[in-house]
Amino acid sequence: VPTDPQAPRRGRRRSEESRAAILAAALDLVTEAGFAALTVEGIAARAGTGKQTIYRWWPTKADVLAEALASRAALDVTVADHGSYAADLRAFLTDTFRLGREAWIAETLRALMAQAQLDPAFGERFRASFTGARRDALHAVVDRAAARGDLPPRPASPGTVPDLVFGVLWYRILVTHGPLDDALVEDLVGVLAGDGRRRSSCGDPFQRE
Amino acid sequence: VPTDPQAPRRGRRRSEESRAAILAAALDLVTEAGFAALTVEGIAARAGTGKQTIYRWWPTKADVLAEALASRAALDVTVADHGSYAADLRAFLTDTFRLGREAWIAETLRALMAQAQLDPAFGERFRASFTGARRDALHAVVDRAAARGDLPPRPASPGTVPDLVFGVLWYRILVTHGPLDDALVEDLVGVLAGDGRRRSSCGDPFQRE
Amino acid sequence: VPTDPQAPRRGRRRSEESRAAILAAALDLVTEAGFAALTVEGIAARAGTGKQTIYRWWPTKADVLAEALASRAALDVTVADHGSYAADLRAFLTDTFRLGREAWIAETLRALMAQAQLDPAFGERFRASFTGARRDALHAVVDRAAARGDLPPRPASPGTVPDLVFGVLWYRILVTHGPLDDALVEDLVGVLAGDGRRRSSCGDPFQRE
Amino acid sequence: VPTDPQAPRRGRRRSEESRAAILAAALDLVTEAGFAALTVEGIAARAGTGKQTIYRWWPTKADVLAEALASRAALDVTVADHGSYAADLRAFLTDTFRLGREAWIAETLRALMAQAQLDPAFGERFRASFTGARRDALHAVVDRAAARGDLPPRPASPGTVPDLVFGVLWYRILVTHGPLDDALVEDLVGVLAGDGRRRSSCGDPFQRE
DNA sequence: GGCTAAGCGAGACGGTACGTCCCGTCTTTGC
DNA sequence: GCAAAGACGGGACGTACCGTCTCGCTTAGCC
Repeated sequence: VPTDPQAPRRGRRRSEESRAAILAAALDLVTEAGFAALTVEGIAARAGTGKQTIYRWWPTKADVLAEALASRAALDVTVADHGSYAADLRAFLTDTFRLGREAWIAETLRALMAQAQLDPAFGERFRASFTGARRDALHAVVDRAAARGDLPPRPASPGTVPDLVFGVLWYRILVTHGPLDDALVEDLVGVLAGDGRRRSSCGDPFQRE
Repeated sequence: VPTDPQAPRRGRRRSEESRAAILAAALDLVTEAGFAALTVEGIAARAGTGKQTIYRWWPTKADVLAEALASRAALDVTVADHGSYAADLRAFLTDTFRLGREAWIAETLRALMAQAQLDPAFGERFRASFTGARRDALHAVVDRAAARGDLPPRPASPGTVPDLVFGVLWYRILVTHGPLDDALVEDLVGVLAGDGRRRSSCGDPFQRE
Repeated sequence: VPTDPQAPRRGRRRSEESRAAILAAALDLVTEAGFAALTVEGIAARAGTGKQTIYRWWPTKADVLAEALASRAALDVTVADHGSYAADLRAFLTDTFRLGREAWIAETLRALMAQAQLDPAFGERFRASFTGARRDALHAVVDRAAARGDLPPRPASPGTVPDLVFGVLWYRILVTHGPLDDALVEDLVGVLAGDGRRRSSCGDPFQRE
Repeated sequence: VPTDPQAPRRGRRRSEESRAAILAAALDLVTEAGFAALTVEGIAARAGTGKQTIYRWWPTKADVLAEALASRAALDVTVADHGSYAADLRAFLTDTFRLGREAWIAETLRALMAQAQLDPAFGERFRASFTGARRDALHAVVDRAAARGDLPPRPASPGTVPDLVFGVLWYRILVTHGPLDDALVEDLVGVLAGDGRRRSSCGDPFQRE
C-alpha cells in the first residue's frame, strides 16, 4: 500500500529495519514449516514487530513472501541477442530454469502459485508482476526470431510457445518436482527451434518428488 | 479412510445418503464462493450432517472435493489405438482438454492443485490418484508410437512429452486461463508428432482471465 | 429403567456380566481420573460393552455410579437401641462417618452430590434413595430419645438435628476435606445430647484438604 | 488471570464493557437455564464478545460465575462486636444466611459448590476466596468469645463450630432446600452459645425441595 | 521549541473455523 | 429381545489466526 511519494511526508518514516526483518522472517518461516504454517502473527513475532506494521505495508502475507523472494533472488530477465533463435532460446531457458533449481526458491514459487489460485486478487498481482514479465521477455525472443526468419519450418503458433515453456517449468515445479536441467533445455530447444544439441534423455520419465 | 473390506462389517453401515450429500455440498459451495471459502463446517451444515462424519471418511476437505469431482466428471482416460501417433495424440488431447473447458471443473482443479502445494500429504495423494494416472496413459501412447516406429525424426525425449502436454494444460488453467481449444491440440500434435493439421493460431498470446 | 418383573420376560435376559462390568468400570474410572472425566463411552469401552447397554438400564452415568457405590459399600443403616440418646447417637455417628473415611467412597460421594446439583432429576433420585434414608434413620433415634424423655434440657428442634449432623458430615467431605473422626463424634454428641465424653479437640480448626 | 499491575501496561487496555457484559450474561444464563446449560459459547454470544476474551481473563466458566456473583451480591462479612457470644453469633448468622435466602444466589452457590467438586483446581480457588473468608470471620467471633470467657460450659471444640454452622447452611442449600430462617439461627445460637431465644421449631423436618 | 503527524511494538478486541470429544440415537449382525 | 459394534446428527470444547482497534512511545517535519 505505497502512498504517493510526492506528498510532503510528515511524521515518522517507514522503518527499513522492520521491513527487512519482516521479509527475512517470512522466508525463514516458509522454508522451515511451509506456507500453510505461515501466519501474519508468526511473521510479526519472529520479526519482532507488531502485526499492524505488516498490514500497513502489504495487503496479504503472500505479497510479503513475493517481495521477500524478489529481495533475495535475481529475478530480472535479460534477453541479449545471441544471433539465432536456438541460441536465444537456450540462453533464456538456462537463465530462467536456474531459479527453479534452488530448493527454497522452488518452494516459495509453489506457495505463491498456490495462493494465486486461492486469492484471485493476489493472483492478478502475481500475474502482472511475475509471470507476465517473463512471458513478455520470451515473446520478444520469438518476435526477434520471426523478424530474422529464423523460425523452424512448421513452428508452434507464437502464442503457444510461452505456454509450452512455462508450462513445463511450472509443471515440474508443482507436480513432478522433476529436475530443470540442461537435458530439458535441449529438449525444448529441439522441439521449438528444431535444433536440439544432444539427445541425452533424463531417464525414467515418471520420477516424482 | 477406507477400512478393510474383508472384515465381517459389524455395526451400522456407512450412510450413502450422507456421502452423496457431502460431496454435493462441497461442489455447490466451491462453485458458489470458491475454495478459500470452503470449510468443513460449511459442508456439514449444507449437507445436514455432523462434522465428524466428514472427518471420519476424508482426511481433508481437499479430499472431499477431489472425490466430489471424480463422482461428477468422467475422469477415466481411455487410450484406444487410432493407428498413428498423431491420431492417438489428437484423441488423447481432445479427450483430456475437454475437462478443462468446463468452468466448474477448471475452478475445482485450480483449488486442488493449490491445495496440493500447501499440503504435501494431499499433494502426494492427488499425484497418485489424479495426475499420475493421466501421465501413465500418455506414456502408453508414446510407447506404442515408439514400438510402431512412428515417432518423428527428432522427438522430444519420452519423459519430457507428458511434461510438455500437461504443462501446457495446467499452465493455461492456472495462469493464463487461456482456452484449451482445438488450435492448441493441433499445435501440440504438430510440435510433438511433427504433424499439425492447420496453422490456426490462437491470436494474442497474452490473453488472461 | 427396570421393567415390570411380573412380565413373562421374552427374549434374551439381561446380562449380569455386563452389569457387573459396567459398575466396576465406572468405579475404576472415577477413582482414576475423577468424575469430570467419567463418560458413558469410557465406561462402555472399559467394560467391553456397547453404549446402548448402559443407556438401556440407567438414566444417567451418575445413576451408574450410585449403583456401583451401593454394590461395593455397606450403605444400610441400623438403629439398634443402646439405652440412651447419647449412646444411640454415638453409635449412629460412628457407623455413618465410617463410610466417609474411605477415600474412594468420599470421592464418589463428592461426585454424586455435585451431579445432584447440576441435574435436578438425579438430585431427586439421590435424595430419595440415599440422603433421605439416612435422615429417616436419625429421625427415629431422636424420636426414641424424646419418647424416653432423654433429650437434653434445651435441645435443638428435632428438624434441625439431622441438618446439623449431616451438614457437618457433608461439609467436611465437600469443603474442608477434614477428618470424620471420634473427636467429631464426641463434639456432636456433646452439643446435641449434652454429653460429650472427651474434650479432645482436633487442633487447628482451619485445616483444609 | 490478572497480570502484574506493576508492569508498565503496554498495548490496549482490558475492556471494562466486555467484562461487565460477560458477567451479566453469565448470571442471566445461569438463572434462565441452570448451570448445566451454561456454556462459554453461550456467554460470549449473549455478551457480544469473542470466546477468547473470556478465556483470556478467566480459567473456567465457574470462575466467571463466581466473579459475577461477587459483583452482584454484597459478599463481604463484617464481625462487629455486639457484646456477647450469643449476640455476635446471631448477627453473623443473620448476615450470612441472608444471602442463601435469595433464590438466584442459592442457585448460583449450588452450581459453584458442584463445580468445586468436579474441578479440584477451581475447588481450591473457591475455598480460598469464598468459603475460607467466611470460616475466618466466624473463627474470629469464637476467639473473641473465648477471650471474654463467654463460651458456654461445655462448648464444641473451636474447630468444629464453623463446620456446624456452614455445614447446616450448605446442607440446606444443597440437599433439603430448607429455609434459612430465624428459627434456624436461634437453634444454632442455642446449641452453640447455650442461649436460644425461642423454641419455635420449623415443623416437618423432612421438607425437601 | 513546542505542535502535529505519522510509524512503531504491544496486545486486547469481535469473530470464524479448526479438529476433537462426547452426547444420545439408530442400524446392523449375531446370540 | 438383548448385546457388541459402530456410524449418525448434533453441540461445545479450547485453540489458532484473522484483521481491527487502542495504548504509550518514538521520530520526524513544520510553524
